[in-house]
Amino acid sequence: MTEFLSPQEAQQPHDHSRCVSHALDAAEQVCAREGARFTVLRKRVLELVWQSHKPLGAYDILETLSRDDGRRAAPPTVYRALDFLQEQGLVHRIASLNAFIGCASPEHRHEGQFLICLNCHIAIELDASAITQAIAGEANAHGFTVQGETVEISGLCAQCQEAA
Amino acid sequence: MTEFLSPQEAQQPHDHSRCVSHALDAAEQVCAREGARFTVLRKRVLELVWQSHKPLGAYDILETLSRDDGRRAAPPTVYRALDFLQEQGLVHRIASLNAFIGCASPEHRHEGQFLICLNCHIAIELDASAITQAIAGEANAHGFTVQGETVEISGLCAQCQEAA
DNA sequence: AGTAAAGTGTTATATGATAACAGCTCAATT
DNA sequence: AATTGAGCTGTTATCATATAACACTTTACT
Repeated sequence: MTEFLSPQEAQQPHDHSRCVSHALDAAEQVCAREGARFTVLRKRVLELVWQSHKPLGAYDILETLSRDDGRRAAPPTVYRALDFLQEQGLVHRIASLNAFIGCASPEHRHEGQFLICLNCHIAIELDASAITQAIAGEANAHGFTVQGETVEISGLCAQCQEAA
Repeated sequence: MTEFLSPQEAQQPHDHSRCVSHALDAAEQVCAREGARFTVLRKRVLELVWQSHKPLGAYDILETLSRDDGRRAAPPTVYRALDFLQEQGLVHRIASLNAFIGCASPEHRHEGQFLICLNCHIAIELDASAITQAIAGEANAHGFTVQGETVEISGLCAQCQEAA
């Protein structure tokens, strides 16, 4: 079975069709395990989210569905699919961009942390325990119980720094 | 001169008028230092943002300006004031809530980290070097140059846990 | 086949943010 | 004190993101 690329690899040029097919395969498995219905629409939306390593807006997805698929789609159609995919841990929402990106490791539930390049707009997903631990420590010091974390770091990726 | 309250203190019942007046005083100083104009509108918007320790939406501010102040205000009026206040480091925007909150330490420039209570909606501002360091470490490991960070932790604050 | 639950289509609307231009205010200069 | 120009605010229109409510369809299960 193919593997998801590491953050380093995902930044380099690569055969992205493998990312997509692996993501869809992994999604099939997750949904099967959860007894969730991975419908044609949901699969297509996930495929579109995975069309690159850049976060994609809901209305971008909507436009593609209407234009390329000839599917009549209004916003709720897309948002419902995205809600489902988020519930299954297959996509993450990037709050600072109002956009969505495929999860790089859907087999275990987590909230990603993201490095977002201001130049090329790639979003590199991390799941760094060092960050989670630091947050947990601070939260604990304030008697705060963590339920969810939004960690979105903007800056320049390695590729774009070299180019500049 | 009064001081801003610590996160712990801000969560307790307190004389909030002191928070407001201190925030306005501090803002005067920051603007004076920067040679920026702290106009009536900007001051009033900052005061409204500081009306509690909960993030406030732009349209909430707008409504108050129109209703209580009898000031004719459209969205750009509020957003421009908020933009200015953010530039001066006097308010932070909470991306996950589309809302704004007064900065607890405007004397030095920073992006806050926030603990946001899902129950009472208070937002506790941190500036924890442990978190910043952890993020810097991970970013560095990926050759990523950090320019901005969004760290918003949702959960239950100490008060609300006790209550439950 | 019948039924209930889940999924999708459809219309309308809520919510958050910005573009573009007009008019006003105030501080610095003359 | 009058002038002037940059910066601030008002105003209208519009864009962008997201959800509510209800109808219809598909699916899984009996």
